[in-house]
Amino acid sequence: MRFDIEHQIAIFKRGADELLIEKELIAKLSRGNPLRVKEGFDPTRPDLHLGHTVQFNKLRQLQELGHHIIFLIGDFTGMIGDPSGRNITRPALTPEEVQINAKTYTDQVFLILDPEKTEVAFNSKWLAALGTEGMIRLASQYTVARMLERDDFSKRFNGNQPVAIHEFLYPLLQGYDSVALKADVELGGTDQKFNLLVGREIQKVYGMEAQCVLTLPLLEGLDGVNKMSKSLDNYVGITDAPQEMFGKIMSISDVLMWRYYDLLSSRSIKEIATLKKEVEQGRNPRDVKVLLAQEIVTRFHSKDAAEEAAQEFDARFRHGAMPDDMLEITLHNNNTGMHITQIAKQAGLVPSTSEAYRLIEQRGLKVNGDAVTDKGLIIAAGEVVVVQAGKRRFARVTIK
RNA sequence: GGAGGGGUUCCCGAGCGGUCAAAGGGAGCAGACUGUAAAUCUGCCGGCUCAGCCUUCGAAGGUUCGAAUCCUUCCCCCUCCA
Repeated sequence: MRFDIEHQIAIFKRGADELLIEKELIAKLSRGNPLRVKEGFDPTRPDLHLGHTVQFNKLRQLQELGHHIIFLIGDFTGMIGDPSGRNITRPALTPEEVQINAKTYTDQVFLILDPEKTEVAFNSKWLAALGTEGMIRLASQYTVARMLERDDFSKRFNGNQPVAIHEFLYPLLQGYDSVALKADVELGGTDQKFNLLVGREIQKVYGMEAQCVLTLPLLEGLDGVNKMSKSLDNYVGITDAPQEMFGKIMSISDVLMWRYYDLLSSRSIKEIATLKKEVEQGRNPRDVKVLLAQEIVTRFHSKDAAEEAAQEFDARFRHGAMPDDMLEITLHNNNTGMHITQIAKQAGLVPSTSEAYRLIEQRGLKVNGDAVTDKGLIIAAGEVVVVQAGKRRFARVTIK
């Protein structure tokens, strides 16, 4: 191995929630062989955001240490559905959907992981072969009492909420994956802790050394409070346009920025510490945030796109310029001219004309850069105007 | 099966015959301040042909000059007892 153990442990623990059990990990590392690091993903959600990439990022870091990364697609378990949370009725996926989602996953994940050094596995390979007999054997190795240690289960059970039998099977199967893959380490979100620990027990039952467990926190969204999720609209999608991605990252708070650095950046711990120090000594945090935004945009798009996004951002927000490309739209009104509130609504800048009136009252609606003060303003037919609602929404409108 | 509590504008949550487009908080939006930050302050926060009008308080009817508020029926949630 190229790296000393202390250094490796530091990398493992960077930004992580828990490492169980550190002593065991040291023992595994000290043997000098690359470790088999496994993480499973349900192929249920093809639209990924930055929150998901926290996991990938950690895998990448471990990959760089020379460990063997196994990216496990839970195609078999995906068809059952993980009971996590109250999502009991997660819809079952068809094999075709699983294939499509898995492809999306690997496409995205290989923007971060080295495809040459990553093993992609599907758990249907061994789980389908397990059969009823194997399943029952596996189930006989674990007790209901131990299952009920899971907070989610015990809460529901005590609260007289249903717990379906198959929900007990999920952790067992996930544990069996670790047996099949001979995992030394398994990664997961903090919400996966129970399942990961079951994996340790199952491995012991099958006469193997228990895997170490590394849990990573769920990334906070742009608001800095709730976890990043699409439904809360506080996310950065990894397919977001460069400009949008850049802007979103710039909008996070300074405090949150360091969190993102820890969990998302591929910069070394040392580099980040240096940046932190520089900010403490007076460097503008804004500039450090730009570096982060550029790194992320580069990762999912390209260096050029990141440069461009940064410049555009500067021009637009620091110097108040209009964006280069904005929505172009032509509105027809029989050559009679058009009311500004109608224009704003039909151009999609505001959801209702009432909102447009409000914006006018608040000096938030601009035509060609000047705030509209006249509620009755009419734009004559034939004119081309740039209409702006608030700071971010623009449209170049032609009236006909 | 029995007893009780409740469904209000994006969310939580007041209102309990007129002064209610409906308190307060959260979220969101705009403006100021800035580093498009964050925090803070101010304003807005149903729709429209916008100084006026129209549609909302689980649903449908009814009482009343007037109902989110009272009555009837229905639908849906929750708690306790069996």
